Amino acid sequence: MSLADLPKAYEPQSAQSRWYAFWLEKGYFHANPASDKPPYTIVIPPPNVTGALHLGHALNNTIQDILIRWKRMQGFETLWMPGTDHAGIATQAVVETRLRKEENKTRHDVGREGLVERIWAWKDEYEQRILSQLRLMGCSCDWDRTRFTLDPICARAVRETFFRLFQADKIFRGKRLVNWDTHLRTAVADDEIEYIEQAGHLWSIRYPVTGSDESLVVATTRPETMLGDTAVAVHPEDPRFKHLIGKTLTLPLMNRPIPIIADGILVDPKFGTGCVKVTPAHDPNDYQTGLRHNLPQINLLNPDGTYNENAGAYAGIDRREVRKRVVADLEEQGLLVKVEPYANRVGLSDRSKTPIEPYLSDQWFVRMTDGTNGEQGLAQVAMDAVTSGRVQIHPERYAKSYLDWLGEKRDWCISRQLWWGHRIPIWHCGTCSESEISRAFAGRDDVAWRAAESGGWLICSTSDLAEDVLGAPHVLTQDPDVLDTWFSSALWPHSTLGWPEPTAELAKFYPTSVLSTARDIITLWVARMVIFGEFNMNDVPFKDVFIHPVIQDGKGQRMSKSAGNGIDPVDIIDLYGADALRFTLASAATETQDLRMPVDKAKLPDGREVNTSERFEQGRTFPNKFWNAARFALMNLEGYEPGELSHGDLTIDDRWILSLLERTARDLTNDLNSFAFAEASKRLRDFTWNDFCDWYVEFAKARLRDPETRPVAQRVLAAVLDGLCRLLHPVIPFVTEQVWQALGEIAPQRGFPTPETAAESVCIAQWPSYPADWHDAEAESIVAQWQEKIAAIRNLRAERNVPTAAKVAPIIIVNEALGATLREGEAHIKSLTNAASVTITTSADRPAESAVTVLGDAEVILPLEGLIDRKAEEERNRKALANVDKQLASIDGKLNNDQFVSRAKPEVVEDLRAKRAELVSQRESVLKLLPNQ
RNA sequence: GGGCGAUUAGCUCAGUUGGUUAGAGCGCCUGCUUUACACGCAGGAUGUCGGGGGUUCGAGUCCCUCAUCGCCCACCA
Repeated sequence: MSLADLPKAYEPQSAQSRWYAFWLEKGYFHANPASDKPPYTIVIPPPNVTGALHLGHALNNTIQDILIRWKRMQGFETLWMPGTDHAGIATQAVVETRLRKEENKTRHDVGREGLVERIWAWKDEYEQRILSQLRLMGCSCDWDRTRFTLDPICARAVRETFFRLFQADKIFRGKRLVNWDTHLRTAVADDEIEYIEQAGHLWSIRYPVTGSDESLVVATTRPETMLGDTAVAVHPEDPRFKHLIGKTLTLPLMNRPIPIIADGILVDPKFGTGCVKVTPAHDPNDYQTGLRHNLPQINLLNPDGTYNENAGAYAGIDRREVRKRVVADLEEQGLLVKVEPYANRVGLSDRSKTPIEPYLSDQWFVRMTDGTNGEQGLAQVAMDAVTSGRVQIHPERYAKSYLDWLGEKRDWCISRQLWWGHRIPIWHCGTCSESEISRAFAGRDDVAWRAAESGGWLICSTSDLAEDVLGAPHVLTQDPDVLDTWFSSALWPHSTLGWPEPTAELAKFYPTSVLSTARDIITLWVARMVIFGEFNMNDVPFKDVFIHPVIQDGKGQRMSKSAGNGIDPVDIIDLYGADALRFTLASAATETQDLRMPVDKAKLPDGREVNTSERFEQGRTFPNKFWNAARFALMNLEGYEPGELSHGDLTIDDRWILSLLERTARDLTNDLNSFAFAEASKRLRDFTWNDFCDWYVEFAKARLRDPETRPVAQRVLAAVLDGLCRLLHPVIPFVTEQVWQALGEIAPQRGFPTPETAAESVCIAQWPSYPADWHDAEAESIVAQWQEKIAAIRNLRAERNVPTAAKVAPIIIVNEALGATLREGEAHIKSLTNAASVTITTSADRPAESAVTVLGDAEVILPLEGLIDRKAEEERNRKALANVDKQLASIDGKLNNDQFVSRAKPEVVEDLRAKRAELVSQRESVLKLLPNQ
């Protein structure tokens, strides 16, 4: 590329496609398990194939790519494992919804195989879309290893894990009150329920005490469930009912005797009537109460939401209709005491928006509790991983939610009544005997069995079993349920590496290094990965967990497609470029738990109106600034000759920028080590923009024009630009590669003090760690002096409205030592203030018409004949005096306070005294500027 | 109800172990086609650090309390 062709503004789109293709072609993202380099691994949190990636994904993947690119440059053998999640219920639900909308069919119309086929087609489409979005963002994943939680490699791991859990007696089948979606006919997880306030009623119903005139009144929001009542509970200490405990009631409508029980946990005597109906099969609290009192559980519900034969006369009727009839019948019998309006919260299924019914059904569980013989349960092992520090969660506060949740040690319900997912590898045989089974599977270690509570045998296998494998007349039927999506996700860190095969990948890359994710799945996912990692691999799945903030809109609302406040990362890439997206997101990734992005509208080139945020502007301007600084450098590197440099060849400003470069590299490395992405971004911006562009480039201009000084200036410039490319690359990979390549053409050998041939891509360039002796306190303090004086002169020019083009002749009055320092930068002071001359002296007569600024250690005088407004000048000086006096008053207040002087740290007092002395001399100088003082 | 977090400039956010006059970006104001960049340069204004109380020589920072907002968990017969 010729330098003349470099566009003035950075053009992200062409750089993105060009360099991403280049990286892929070179295979930089490919992880080699045979490498000698130390491993660094990240597994991507597999996005759900339900849809395209949103801004939260963009944030998370930016973070991961920064880490991976940084570690790759540090010389690690990096593996970023990409992939997607089948997301059982969510994916099946979107496909079912589409089926209904487009073909007016339910899943039962197309059948299990038909539906699964359609979901695969959907998955293929969205997986491609997701993966291409990641590539657009610049993610350096090892694409050859792309996995899907339902692919054969993951399936193998799922089967093996289930089998091992089954053998270890960690899997059991049990009754469980689940959240039943009568529309989708499946159980849904607690977190898949959305609660809404609904205006409902509270019905009070009278239950007569058998063989007595007395009765109890219960209040309920769900009267229809009374058909399944198996007790009424009162508080054990409630004087109103104490005498009735142990007596029997006649359940209205069903005419069934039910006991009056005492239960202090369920009943709050101050609430309602103080009597609670107990329906163990249809209410979570009642279920627990039922277990405590050994009550029967009467299930009233069919899977489709109609009532079953246990509801007597109400069998076959939909639950909503049952409610109406039960209320009407009770009223007719005079047992309905009252009906009050009552605002209650109704749980709706996220997917179908129909009310959730608590429903007693058979489910599969993973046992989390400790074993009866004292061996540690799965939950405890996972807790220990964090409390021992083998897994570190950042920010640390999130460890609490992890530990609190696991501390409950609740068994994990892993079965889902869905068709999309890993089928539970259990076959049931109701007719055979154990001897027949052991004969059929003799010598096989991939089959295990156990008696089913309901009769027959449960056979678990890592491979599919044919239904006739036991021979006639026995028939094996596979459990119809599939596993909870999190079961396969929980295996992700080792299943993707090929477990249970003893692969080279597993040996090299497990445990992984960092997991970056959102806090809402710390329990659902992170905890379960630790559980399964420990169970299968006997080791933690990752060493560090980074919890990134949640992105909200400007009003603090979560972004969502339905709310219309979502920002599509691809739109941002179209508008500003991938580097802009990444830089903004990295700058926003602070330690807070939420981050806000006020949403605005913008027009794409194709005319579409999309959501954006002004915060992406800074992401756009920064790479562009860097691009232009690089253009400046490249234009001035013509004729570059590599060469050895020694400290003595350098000017003060060279030493200064190298000192700052060394510090920036060191601090940046610390930022990244501690996941401080916002600080890292700010540090990069400050160094690039404020130090390099605003000062160093300006300092270097004159020397680059002078043939005498040009070679050394070029070598330093090339070395600093080289360093900038490397340091910026993890955050803004595209523009840095573009610059790296251009720099490579003109200055392939570069560096200080000894030039080296640069790598063919900044992707694989070495991460800088400069020698500590680059640190140069002297140069830093000298340049700070220059900057202070230049700023003072510029300020005087601007304040006094000196025309931009007018040359000035400032006078700086300082002591001899400082004067020598300033004279070394005289040329810079001149050029950066547009001065014809600069006078640096220990004393001078102040011209009558001049503007003056009194600094701590100097007086800066700008002679301005004919331009001075004496009155305004006097006013400014009085203001300056007032300012000094205010500070002096504050300091004197402290120094005159004996308590302060005696108790404060001596160095604080010392500093204050020094400051006071400076202020006093400053005050004198200012006083001289005022008339007749 | 339990837990976590937030509240600092118009907006989005920094502010290390308490210590000189609290910072940045955006926005705003003034000037500028200064040979890398107007996605820019130079200069500037803007804060009862949510309220109240306490500890301390000294509090944006530590403690208590109240308020508002957000999130997680549990629960509402």
